[in-house]
Amino acid sequence: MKSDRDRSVRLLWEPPAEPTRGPKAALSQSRVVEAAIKVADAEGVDALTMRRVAETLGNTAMSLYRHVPGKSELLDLMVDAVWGETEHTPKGEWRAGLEFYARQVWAMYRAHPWMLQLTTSRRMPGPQAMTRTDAAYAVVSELGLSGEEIVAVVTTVGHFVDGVGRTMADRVQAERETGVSEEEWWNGRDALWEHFTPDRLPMMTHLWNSGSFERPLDEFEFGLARVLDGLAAFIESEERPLVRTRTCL
Amino acid sequence: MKSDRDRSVRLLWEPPAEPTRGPKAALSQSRVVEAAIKVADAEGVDALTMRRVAETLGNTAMSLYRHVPGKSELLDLMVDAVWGETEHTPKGEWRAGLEFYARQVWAMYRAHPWMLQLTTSRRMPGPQAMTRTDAAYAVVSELGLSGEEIVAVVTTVGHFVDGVGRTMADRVQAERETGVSEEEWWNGRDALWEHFTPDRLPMMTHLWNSGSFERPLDEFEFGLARVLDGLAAFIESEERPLVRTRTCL
DNA sequence: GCTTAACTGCTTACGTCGTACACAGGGTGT
DNA sequence: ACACCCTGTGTACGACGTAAGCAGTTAAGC
Repeated sequence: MKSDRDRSVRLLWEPPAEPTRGPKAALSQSRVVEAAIKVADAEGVDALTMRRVAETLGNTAMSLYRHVPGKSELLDLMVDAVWGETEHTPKGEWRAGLEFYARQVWAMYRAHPWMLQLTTSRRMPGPQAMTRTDAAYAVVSELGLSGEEIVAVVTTVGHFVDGVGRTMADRVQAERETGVSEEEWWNGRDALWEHFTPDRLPMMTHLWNSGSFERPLDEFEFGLARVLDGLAAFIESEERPLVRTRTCL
Repeated sequence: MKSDRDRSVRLLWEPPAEPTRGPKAALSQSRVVEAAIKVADAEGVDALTMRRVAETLGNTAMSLYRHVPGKSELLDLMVDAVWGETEHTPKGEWRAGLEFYARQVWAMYRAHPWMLQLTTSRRMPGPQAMTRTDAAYAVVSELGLSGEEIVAVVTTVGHFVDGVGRTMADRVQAERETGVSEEEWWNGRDALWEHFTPDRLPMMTHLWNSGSFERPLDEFEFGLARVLDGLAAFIESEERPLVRTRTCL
């Protein structure tokens, strides 16, 4: 149990050492992870099987187990590898910084919608995700917030982006699964329409009829602006619920 | 394909009609859904198999298929049934209303952490979720916002709560999977600690050493207050990016 | 009443998944 | 040369979702 957990930590934080003896490996941990990411991107999370990943590499399923302990660990490695593609938040003004961070994460989720669909076996981010978070903490570290507040501020942004991302991922998945695009689906709403009666769903039917669902505001842009406004109010307020303390390095 | 989608809609929106002939069913759709929810609550999303659900009902796996088309549809029904447990947002002042809505959803996710872990086959909420959303829309409908803005405001709150919920669900899952509680895990951090070096993770190590991670602010409470503050700024601002129009019924 | 059609739940079976295990061949150390 | 460790493969097992077909049970139509 505990050794399992430790092994999992080592897997993420310590690069695999190359062996001196034995035949040169055609595969490698990073090649496996890379291939798995490609499969998930192209065919969705349901198609992400050990056999499928191995197939794209021209190997058998079991060959993967020489480079990766198991599927759930492979998922952990995939997630952290994708985090590695994002840029660190540069130092600077806090709002611009948090916005940069949010956009990076959002872009990551859009490029790899499966990120939020798979439940990783981790309790803690890997090194790539960690350094990104660290940089985000840094950008709000000079504001006189307490350590707890720094964490809370960044976490709030993270939660919002996770929420939007999750919704988007589900949409992408439904689209792939059914082969019906978002628009096509809403057009073939015959079976559904009769249930949208003003007495059961007054606001829904009203908003529907007024076309508010057809040209919605950008969920990410709108929400992010509001979240940052709310954080600004907190940061700039004279008397915060908790003590101000200098926590920057 | 399309008939599949229509069948899925009917499944959620039209209550199953009781047949006149044949033996009285010991099972029923709602009993199956109920049992499945209990299994997911008690044993987690991984234990949610057709055989396990049937077992708790004293039946065989295949008997479930008389009452539910398949597993993914069962998941849809479970999700909507849980939404049915929450209370509708009462009419009233917008901020209190949105806060009530957020707390309801948050309580729902805490009671059923699996809700955000399973990818449902829907592209659209079921009737229970719909009526809850409708009530939430209603509470911001008298503020002179446009229809698009009403949707965006409520969606923003929803995304935030989804984000926090998702994080919590992953924690619960990791706890169950490993049998190690959050505290126990952080205490046995030996294998991890050596990687927290000030040069790689300056803020992390600082926050860690200052104990900011040990007594974090409540992620939900803190974030919700900020999000609502941000929405308040938007709602109360004189000149919003988009037109004000009366959209209430 | 009897027949018939509808409906229930069960048994069996198939294909797919993750992966344990044993193995054959290649390459480095001694 | 040997021993050792490494590589990828083949086979196999148990668990999953679920298709198909089979009794047994009940109400509707004659």
